Amino acid sequence: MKKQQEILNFINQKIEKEGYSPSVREIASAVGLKSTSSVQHHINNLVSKGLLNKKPNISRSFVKNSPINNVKLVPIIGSISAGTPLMAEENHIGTIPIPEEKFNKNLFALRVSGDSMIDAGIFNGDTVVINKEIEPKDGDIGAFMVNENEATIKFLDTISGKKYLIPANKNYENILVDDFIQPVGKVVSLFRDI
Amino acid sequence: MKKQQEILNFINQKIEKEGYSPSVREIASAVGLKSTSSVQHHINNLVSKGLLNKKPNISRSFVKNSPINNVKLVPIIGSISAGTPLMAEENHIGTIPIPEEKFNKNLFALRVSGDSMIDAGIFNGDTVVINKEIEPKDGDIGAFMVNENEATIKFLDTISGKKYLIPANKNYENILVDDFIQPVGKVVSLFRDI
DNA sequence: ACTTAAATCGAACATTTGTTCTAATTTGTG
DNA sequence: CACAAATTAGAACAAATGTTCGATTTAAGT
Repeated sequence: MKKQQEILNFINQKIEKEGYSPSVREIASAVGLKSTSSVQHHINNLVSKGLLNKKPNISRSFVKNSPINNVKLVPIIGSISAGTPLMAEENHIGTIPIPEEKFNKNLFALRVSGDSMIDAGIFNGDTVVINKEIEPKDGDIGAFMVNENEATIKFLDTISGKKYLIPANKNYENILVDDFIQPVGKVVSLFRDI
Repeated sequence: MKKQQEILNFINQKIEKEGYSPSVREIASAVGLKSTSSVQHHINNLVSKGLLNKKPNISRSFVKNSPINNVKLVPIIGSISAGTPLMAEENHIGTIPIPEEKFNKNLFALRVSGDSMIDAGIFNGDTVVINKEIEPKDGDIGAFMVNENEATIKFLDTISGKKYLIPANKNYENILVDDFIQPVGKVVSLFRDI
């Protein structure tokens, strides 16, 4: 039982350090077993226990089974420049990591400019993560294209039956949502360097 | 040249999706080459250009060479309970990812409770990252132990020659820094789920 | 001590795999 | 078109590798 743990540790460590799986013989010599079939025996047990993943007859196909390690990178969009679509390469100014459990393919991040959402704790220079799959509802903070080239972060709400983009700053006016304003997605996270 | 990019993409994609490298033959059939030596030729070029890493004579030993992929996990400290030291296991309530370039071993994260820093855009429930190596200076936001069991986030500043912990909320009073108040570190990042 | 099960070993086998070499083919260039 | 360079193919080889089988050793329980 201790050998199995030892083997599992070595595999994970090898993948972590070298970037690829060990072979059965490398495992054998690492954990002090003289026969590859001994290793095979433990591997079979680990796989049937669900502690290890591997493809049969494929070399070095162990897959790390770490509980908390998977992180996805979300692109940060800087400014939306004239003509280029929102997700164009030119606009990518960086990436931020997101835990995999929160990840979904329709996330991207936007660098905030301006102080129109300061009362909501969203400051100039902050980075907000936007889920394109979720259309902002009343009360949500969302990202909206206010014209072809400019995105903005605002509260969305209905006042007297009309939809408004509502800043969180007394110095700014509400914006009536017309056909030229398109929702991009809902703001789901915020990052700030202090 | 386009084939090389295609090969690189397939390798990265395979590692990303399956968790292990493809073989030369798998690459060949994936990118539409009928000979393994053609693949080998491109691999040699990619390696000599530094775009790809692999160990010679070791199967499936390609290493993803993504420019931005290294992420470190920082522990989130929930509450500091009586008696247990700050970094004790019991207090760890999660982890957040930090890009490696910002990482250093003296980082940890603290879940914010209370609204004393609301005017600084730090809200109840936010997670702040603290660098234990940096002692907060005047004007900085820092984490401080106000007694043996309780940590707080405040501005630090000097008023009439005396050090104060200064909340960012008119409803709270400044706290005179005495011998019982110890700085933990400087707040360097902020995370919020919205 | 005896029995049974588990772990290990040793060897062998069939594939898989990386690598090399030469020839054929395509591409680019003047 | 003609020529050189780059790309691809084809075949072959040696090494690496996963797997299997039976025998041996070790550990565990009665």
